Amino acid sequence: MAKRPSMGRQKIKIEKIEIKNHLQVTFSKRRSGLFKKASELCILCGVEVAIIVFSPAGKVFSFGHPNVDPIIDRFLVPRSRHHHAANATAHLVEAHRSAAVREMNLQLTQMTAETEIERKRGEALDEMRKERRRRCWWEAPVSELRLPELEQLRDAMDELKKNVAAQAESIMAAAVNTSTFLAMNGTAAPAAGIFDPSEAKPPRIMGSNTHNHHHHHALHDFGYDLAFS
Amino acid sequence: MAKRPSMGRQKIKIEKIEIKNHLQVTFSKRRSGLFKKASELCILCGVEVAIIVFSPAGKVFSFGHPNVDPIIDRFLVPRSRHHHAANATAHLVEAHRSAAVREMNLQLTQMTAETEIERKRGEALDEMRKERRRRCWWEAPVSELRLPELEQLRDAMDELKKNVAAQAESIMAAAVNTSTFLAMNGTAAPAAGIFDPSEAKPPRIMGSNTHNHHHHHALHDFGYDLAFS
DNA sequence: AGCTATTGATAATC
DNA sequence: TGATTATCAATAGCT
Repeated sequence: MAKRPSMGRQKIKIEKIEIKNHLQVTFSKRRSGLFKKASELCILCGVEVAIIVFSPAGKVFSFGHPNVDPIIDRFLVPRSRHHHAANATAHLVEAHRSAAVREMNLQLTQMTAETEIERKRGEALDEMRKERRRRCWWEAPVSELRLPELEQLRDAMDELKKNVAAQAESIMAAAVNTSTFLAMNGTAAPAAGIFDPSEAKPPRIMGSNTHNHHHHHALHDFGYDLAFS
Repeated sequence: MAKRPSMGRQKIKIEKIEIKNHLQVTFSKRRSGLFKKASELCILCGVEVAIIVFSPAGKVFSFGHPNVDPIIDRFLVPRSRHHHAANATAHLVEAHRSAAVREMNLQLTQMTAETEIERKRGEALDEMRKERRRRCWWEAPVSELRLPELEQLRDAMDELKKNVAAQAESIMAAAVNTSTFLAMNGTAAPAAGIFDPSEAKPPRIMGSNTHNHHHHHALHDFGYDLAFS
């Protein structure tokens, strides 16, 4: 039964999903996941939580415990009718407060963006470190290498030797021809490259396919107030 | 020393946690988890999300993307305009608002610190890249190397060869002693024949790029020093 | 606040 | 959309 097992879940970068279809699926799944987490938090810790999500399509999804409705409803019925009722003083106060809030928001927004950029750089750093460890095992002390790696290293060095020799020869030839190898720019050099360290793969160890089934407990459907698309 | 593996995560029932201390910890952990999930959802799907959490202690935690307030504000403003001060909900909303502002200040502060940290990591990244370029020139194709680099490479290979030879010898010795060598790799070439330890050169320190080439241009040296077999 | 053993969430796939 | 599976990610219980 050579069944082709799916790749299973793969690690993804946290960045905007561009494939529309994929995005829709992910949005749906993760939204449920988020609401479920929220509901668990509510129950476990006895807290009140409200979540509002604006989908890219403009739909609104909300979650609330014990109930969002009183609040969300107000929210969803914005200035359709009563907004002229505000008196002048309250409006002024409100405006003033809003101004301060907006300013803070601006700062927050800028800083969020900045942090995001920096975070990505940080991730790149980590990734590079990891990648480096993966690729460059042969940089480790030779005494830590095992036989397969040593064989690989031996072959690599063999290859390297040939390349270096060829290169030396080439330089010599150029030097002889021009009487000054300093003018040499490698144009006549053999194209043979050094061995590519990225081909150096440490033994791949696959995890066992142990897997245990688990069943889901009762649904936590209270408090859900979902728009539908 | 027998390590005591912890019980690890255990399945829990989703029901009110009664142990106060435990509850506090769980609340804290799951709240961050929830916010993280929300943040990922925002980024992945490009949606806007706002979350408000009222802790049992009456504290308010909030999350928002791009930031809480445009959403929360819209959420809160309509109420306060209508002078429903006597209304319990309005009172709650008002509390939310001031809490939201405080929370924003908190976020701003935290984010400032965070940004600083991330920026430093970014600098480390740049530094590493620079350092990498400096150290890892030898990853480039041999044909692109210049003479000083080739000399450095020659010395490095020399050192490497010595190390590998020693290592091979060590492994061979161990294999002979334990008679398990054949189980390792039946097709392996006899390592000792290739890396004969007797060919080991006097110690040279790898990476000492203070190597001056002005007085030693002997290109043909490559051929000698890199001869392995 | 850290650390693991587990459970839980979910990306890829059908 | 819903089900399945292989992985990845979150976190419960301890220290």
